[in-house]
Amino acid sequence: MGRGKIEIKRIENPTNRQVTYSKRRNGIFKKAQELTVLCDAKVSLIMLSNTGKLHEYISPNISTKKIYDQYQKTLGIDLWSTHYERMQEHLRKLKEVNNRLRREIRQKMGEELNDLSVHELRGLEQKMSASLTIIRDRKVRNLEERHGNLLLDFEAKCDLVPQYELVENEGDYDSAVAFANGISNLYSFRLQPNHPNLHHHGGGCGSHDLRLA
Amino acid sequence: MGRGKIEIKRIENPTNRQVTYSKRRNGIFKKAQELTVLCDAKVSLIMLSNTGKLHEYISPNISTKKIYDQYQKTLGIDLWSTHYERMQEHLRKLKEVNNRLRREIRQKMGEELNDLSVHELRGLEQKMSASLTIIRDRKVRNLEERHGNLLLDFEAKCDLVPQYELVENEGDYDSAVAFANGISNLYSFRLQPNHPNLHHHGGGCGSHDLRLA
DNA sequence: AACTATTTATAAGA
DNA sequence: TTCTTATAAATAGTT
Repeated sequence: MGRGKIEIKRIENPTNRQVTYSKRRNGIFKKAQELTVLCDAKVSLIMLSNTGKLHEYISPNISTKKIYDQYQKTLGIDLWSTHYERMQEHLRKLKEVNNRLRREIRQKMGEELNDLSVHELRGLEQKMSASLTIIRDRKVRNLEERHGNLLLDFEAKCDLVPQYELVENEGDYDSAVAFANGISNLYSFRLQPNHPNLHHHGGGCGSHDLRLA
Repeated sequence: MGRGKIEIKRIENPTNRQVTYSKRRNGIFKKAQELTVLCDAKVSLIMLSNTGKLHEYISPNISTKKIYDQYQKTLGIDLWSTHYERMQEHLRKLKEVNNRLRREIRQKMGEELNDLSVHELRGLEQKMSASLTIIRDRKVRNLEERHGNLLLDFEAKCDLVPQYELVENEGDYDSAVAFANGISNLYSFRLQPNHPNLHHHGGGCGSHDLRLA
């Protein structure tokens, strides 16, 4: 349809090609729009020129995504399945791992022990016992350290004006080293400044709660 | 282009509409194919008739997915971002939960205690101690039950021909109730048939390993 | 981008 | 549906 008939093969002249592309593209757009109106159809038309430019026609009242959703549904395929399924699988595995971890924790907390064999119970008990020892040791060490720091603090800042005294019941004052013996739970004493509010009026010795156990 | 000019508006007669749809659809397909060849372009054309039928044209050497990938890239959008990002977020949260659970377990196993305060350590210790008690109780109960069952087994099957005797060291035979005292670790004895291989030749009393602790 | 001769698409009818 | 054909529409080559 033109001054002369043309063969349907690639137009080698780039200018000609570009001009023809432009003319025919508009022709197809018009046809697509007419089809949409005349026949109440939905059309998605995407064109990429060989120069990389993109042109699109999409019928009114529908989106490209909707057309594609319908496309995938009708053809029973999922163009993104590879990517999507990999994510799904990853999610599933993580949930599974999470459930295992939660169960492990519950067992460590003494719940859900019904389906453990005596052998497994024995293993769990031993591990828990060992852990408890470590945790107790650590607690003692932390207390020891904290107590030691506090002593240094007091010695440094209150050297000239000793203001502390022992308070409360029968607890003997003792060096921090004593805590290393792991009998921290037996102690219950506080080391405190003479005046409870001392730190409010500029004293160098803050109030530290040293209660143990 | 036909016997008469037509107005571009919805064709109300369904048959006419269907016929026109079919004719024009082929026309657009032909145009799309010609554009592809003449101008070296890539075309994706999807049409949904109002009766729900789907027809597609896609240029050779390209896929619908590729066209769409290009489409999204060119337009700088991601048609699936909402869905995708929701999955990403879900994954991220699961990983986070996972890490928290792992950390909790490590702490229960006495690792990674560095950043716990004395207060937290004390809480952990108490929980662990309580759990350990529960686990020990459970172990004892299980052993008790197992032992009880075994006794019933023996009593029922070997009533007329008592074949068992105590073996090994100083362990006193005692009723299963003794285990309830929680001193299971002190026991170490076996209750066993007279002949080690008895169960191989049809005896009613199988060999059961009753070692404790 | 416009023009126009010509080809192509298609509306209506069979 | 498909074919036919008169006619509308698209467009190749030109300006």
